[in-house]
Amino acid sequence: MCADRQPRRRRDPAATRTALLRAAAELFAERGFDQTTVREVAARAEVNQALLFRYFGSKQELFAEVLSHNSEALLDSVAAPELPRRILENVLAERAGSGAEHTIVAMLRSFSDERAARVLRDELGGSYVERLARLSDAADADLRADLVLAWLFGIGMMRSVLGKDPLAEASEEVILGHVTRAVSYLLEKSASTPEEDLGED
Amino acid sequence: MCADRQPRRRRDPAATRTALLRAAAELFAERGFDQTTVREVAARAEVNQALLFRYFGSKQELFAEVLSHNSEALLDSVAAPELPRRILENVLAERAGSGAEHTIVAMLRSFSDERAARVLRDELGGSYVERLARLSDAADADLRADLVLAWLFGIGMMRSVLGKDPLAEASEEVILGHVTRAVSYLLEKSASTPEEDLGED
DNA sequence: ATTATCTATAGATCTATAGATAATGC
DNA sequence: ATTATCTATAGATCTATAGATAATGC
Repeated sequence: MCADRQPRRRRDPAATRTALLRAAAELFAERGFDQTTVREVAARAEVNQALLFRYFGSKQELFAEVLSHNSEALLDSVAAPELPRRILENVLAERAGSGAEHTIVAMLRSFSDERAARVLRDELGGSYVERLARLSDAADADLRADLVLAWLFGIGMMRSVLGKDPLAEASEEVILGHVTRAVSYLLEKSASTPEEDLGED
Repeated sequence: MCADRQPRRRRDPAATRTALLRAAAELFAERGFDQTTVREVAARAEVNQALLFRYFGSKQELFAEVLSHNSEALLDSVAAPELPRRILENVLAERAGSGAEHTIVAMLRSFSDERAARVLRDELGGSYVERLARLSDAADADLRADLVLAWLFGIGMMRSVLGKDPLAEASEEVILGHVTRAVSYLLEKSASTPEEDLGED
């Protein structure tokens, strides 16, 4: 039983790094942080498993790199008013081509891991909510932005991660209709919100 | 180094089973399905680890038992119109006393595990959505109920699991205000929804 | 005698590292 | 000579089971 010895890969550090990032984005989206093993990532990238550690240090750092890399791409390509729709589209799309589309699903599937959660908290708390908050004039715009983000992610959980019907089977269009309608309503100033400074805590 | 040999527990099958269920509910809520080890559950229940398998067969079956046991308790104690508020309260409450309150958070933290997901899909798809759907007259009431549930769970994810500010720090009252307002709006029949039978697919 | 409880361990992972091998660049 | 790539494995888990021990019920 002679071991099928791995054919030695052509030396190309940049390509190796990129292949690992891409494979990781896909697998994190498919299985989540803790169900993805470094060996699977290396195998899909067609890269030796030890190289993952050479280039990224640890599985957790690899995850952080995947998220920040792809979030930046997403956020920079979209104007604020388009963001909810765009995030929802990413959430709803089953399998997407590029890395950016995998990122949101990778987040969804990794919420529960403690190590992944720290990365997520920083990433979401920073860029995402900042953009969403611009969409509301209310005094508690940040909170409302969090509620919107929570909804989009909740929908993703139920649909993509859980595969819960009828949500999983519903057309993207119908969902978008319901959500944009309710989100506009939520982001509007409402009488019941303490927007005047009543000096109360 | 003489091993501290475990003092033999008084024989009481019913109490042992209950202790395991309770400890499991707590730990699944604290760490999620896959980050909880059977040894931890047994330790907290002050029960030998092998008994967990004797009583429940596997970790997955234990999880299913915890969910169905506590969901039933929750659903039977609440009328349909109160359900969204009640679920949200469970989601928002940091640490609760009884087992039922842990259940929702246990679900939140276990979404991403494939084995747990099957259990969740059945549980949520069955009893929960059925109740929520009664709250809407719209033709697609089931879908809207899913969207509501998605929102409640999304809020729980962001607040309890992720600890994302400002959502994590916001008062229960304020969140409830926003959510009940937007949920009523979402569940209302809307002009943009295809509720007449236009014979279109 | 029955069966709840406990001990000990098989068997299967998975991350990360140390050190060997070999392709590139000077 | 430098360093990207690969081999082999240490070390740390974790679930589940087989079989020993001892408390209960008849």
